[in-house]
Amino acid sequence: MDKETLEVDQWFEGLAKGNPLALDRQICFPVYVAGNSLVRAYRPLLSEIGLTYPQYLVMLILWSEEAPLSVGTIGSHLMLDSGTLTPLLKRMESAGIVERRRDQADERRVLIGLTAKGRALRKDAESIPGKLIGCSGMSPTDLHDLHQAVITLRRLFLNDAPPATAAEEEALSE
Amino acid sequence: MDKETLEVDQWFEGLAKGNPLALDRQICFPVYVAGNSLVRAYRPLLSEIGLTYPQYLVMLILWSEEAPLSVGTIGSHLMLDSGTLTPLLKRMESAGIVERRRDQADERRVLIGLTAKGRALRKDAESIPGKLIGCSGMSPTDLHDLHQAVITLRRLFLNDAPPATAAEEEALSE
DNA sequence: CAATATTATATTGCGCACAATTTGATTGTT
DNA sequence: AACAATCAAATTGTGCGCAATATAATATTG
Repeated sequence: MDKETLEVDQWFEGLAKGNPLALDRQICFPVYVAGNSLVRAYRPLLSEIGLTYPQYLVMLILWSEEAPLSVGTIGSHLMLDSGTLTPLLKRMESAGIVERRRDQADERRVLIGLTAKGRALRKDAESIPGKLIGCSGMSPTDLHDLHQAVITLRRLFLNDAPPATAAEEEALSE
Repeated sequence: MDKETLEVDQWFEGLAKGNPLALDRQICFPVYVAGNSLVRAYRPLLSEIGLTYPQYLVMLILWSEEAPLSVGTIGSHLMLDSGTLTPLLKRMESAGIVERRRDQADERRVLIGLTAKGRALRKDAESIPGKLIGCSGMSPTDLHDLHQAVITLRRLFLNDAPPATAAEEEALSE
C-alpha cells in the first residue's frame, strides 16, 4: 500500500471519531451553502434579462446544442425531471423565449426550441459570466481554487471524468 | 512573480476565451448539481426520522450548541433568513421536536429550543452520516477528494478556515 | 393482433429559498 | 420623554426540486 493510500485510509478512519453530528464536521453542508450562494449571486444579473438560474441553464443548452431538444434530453443534462422542467419550460414559453411542440416522430416527446427572441437573448447573456466574476469579489487565485474543487465535484456528481492521472489509474486497478 | 501565480494568471486569461456560455465551461453548474444531489441523497435517510435536509441542519446546530438559540443565530449559521426559517421552524414545532418562544430579554427575538422528543431524536440521527457514506457508493478516495474540495468551498462561501480533523482532535486531547 | 410493459411528459402536493414588505420591539438622538 | 432609526421575525408571493401519481404513446410479447 503506497503512502498516498495510507494517508486516505487514516483520514477515513478518523471520520467516524469525535462528534459526527457537529455542523462543522459535515462534508455536505458547505456544498449546500455554495449551491444556495451561487443562485443568489446569479439572481440580480439574470433578472436583468428575465431569467432564473435554472432557466439560464436551459438556455445555455439550447444555445449550444442542436435545438430543438426533448424535455428528457434537457433534463438529463441538468439532472432534473419533468416535474421540475415542465412548469419551468411553460414559464419560458409564456415569456416568449422557447417553443414547445409535440415530436411528430414520437408523440410522447415534447421538443423545446428557441424563438427569435430566445436566440436574441444570447447577446445579452454573453456578459453574464464576466459580470458574475466581478460581482463575486473573488480573486483569480480564489477562482482557480474553486475551479479545481469543481473538477472534483464534476467527477463525483456528473460522472464527468477528466483524463485520469497515472496515480488514479493505479488506484482503480487495485 | 512566482511560478504558482503565473500559472493561475494564465488559467485566468484563458477563462474568457472560446464560448463562455457552454454548459461544460460553467464553473457554478457542478456546484448546483452537487447541491441538488446531496439533498436527494439525504432524503430517504432523513425521511425515516421525519426530517428534511435543512431541518436536519437546524437539529445539528441545536444538538451541538447551547440551545435555545434565536432564529437569527440559526440563520447566520445556515445562511438562511427568517423567510425560510420561520415556516420551517413552525413545521418542526408542530412535529413536536422544537419549542418556539419569545425571548423575555428582547421581545423581538424568538428562541428555538429542543423538546424531549427533539433531544431523543439525536440517537436516531447518529447513524445518518455513516449510512449516507454507504448509500453514496463513494470510495474512501472519492470521499477524501470530496473533502478536499469542500475545504475550498468552506473557505470561499463560509469564510471558514478548515477545522481540525477528528484524528487531530484525538491527538490534541492526548 | 391483442394484451402487456415500458417510456415520456404532465399533474399534484409539499417544502424549501428568497425578495419585498409588514409588524412590533429596541436603540439612539435630541 | 418624544421621535426617528434600527433591528428581529413574520408574512406574502414566486419559482424551483422532487416524490408520487396520472395519462397517453410506443414497444414488446405471446
